[in-house]
Amino acid sequence: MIKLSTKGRYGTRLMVNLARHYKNSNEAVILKNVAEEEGISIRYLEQIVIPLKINKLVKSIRGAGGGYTLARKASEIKLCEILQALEGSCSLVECLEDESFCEKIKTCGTYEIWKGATDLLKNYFERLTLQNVLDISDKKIAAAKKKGKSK
Amino acid sequence: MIKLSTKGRYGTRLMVNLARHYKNSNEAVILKNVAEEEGISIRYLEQIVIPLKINKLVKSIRGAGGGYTLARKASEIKLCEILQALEGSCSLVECLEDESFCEKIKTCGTYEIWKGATDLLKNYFERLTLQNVLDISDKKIAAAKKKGKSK
DNA sequence: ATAATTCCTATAAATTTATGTTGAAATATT
DNA sequence: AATATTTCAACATAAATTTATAGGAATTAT
Ligand code: FES
Ligand code: FES
Repeated sequence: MIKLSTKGRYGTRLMVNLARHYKNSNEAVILKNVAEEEGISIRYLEQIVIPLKINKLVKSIRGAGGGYTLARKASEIKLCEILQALEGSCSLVECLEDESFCEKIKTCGTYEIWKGATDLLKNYFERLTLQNVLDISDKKIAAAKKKGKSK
Repeated sequence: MIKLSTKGRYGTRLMVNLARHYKNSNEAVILKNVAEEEGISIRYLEQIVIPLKINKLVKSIRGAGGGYTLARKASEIKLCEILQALEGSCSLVECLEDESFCEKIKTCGTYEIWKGATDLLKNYFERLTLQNVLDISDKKIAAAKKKGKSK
């Protein structure tokens, strides 16, 4: 129906991975590890992390022993912020952000429809934090392990 | 944040346009007119209308005097159907439709997040019909005309 | 026959997705 | 202090997909 870009998908998983290894903002995770753990090309991750850094969601530490780390605690990072950083605009269609984008905006019936859907999404992602995602992930990992043992 | 493709945007406007001119499924509208009214390239519209036809949302009448028309009344066409026809899949990420798409699905925390968002959207577009969109559009056109007169 | 229209196929342009190459900065080691 | 190593940073390029344009064949009404 409506597709989340790979930037959005990979970038969010990158953030969850950083969150999983986060202790304090001085202990960094190297991108190579993230790439291996998540099965994503490291070269591509390097590009994806840039907007996250620009938007102050991650911190980079250069040189040996360096890497990336969350800029704040996972519970203080909203999913909405991550997606906005990665996808730029925060709406289903351009005209919601830039009214001059569509010429027929004054009479276009779909405008209100896309706006309604965008508001639903914004509200949803506004309520979720990176910590929420990490919790879901941890629970799934635990369940997978348990199942593996009992077999 | 999450982008609706031009296929989805243009295709929905095409459907609204057909709905506006719909009287019965024998009186067809030619694509050239839709293209002019909506400000979309006719060549591109020709491609966009194909999936709508395949999914039995519009009927085509070939030859001179032909054109396109809704296959049913606007009130009987759900927005969800239109988007599904145009965008193919009906979910924010592939893995919701095809579990083999993501390898880490068993432990991925974002899966549930994207599923939640997809369900919100599906539900929203399931409740809306093409007639709803047409009504909004008609209301906006009337308001625009009134404003124009009173000036 | 002619004109109007959809239908089909090809191709071009733009954007997104992904990989490769080199360089710069910080750190660890000697 | 010098050197080597590790890591991010920047730029370039390739592949795939989406977006858009073009030409002409098939079909139908007049
Ligand atoms: S005004 Fe932008 S899609 Fe209608
Ligand atoms: S994004 Fe598909 S399983 Fe995580």
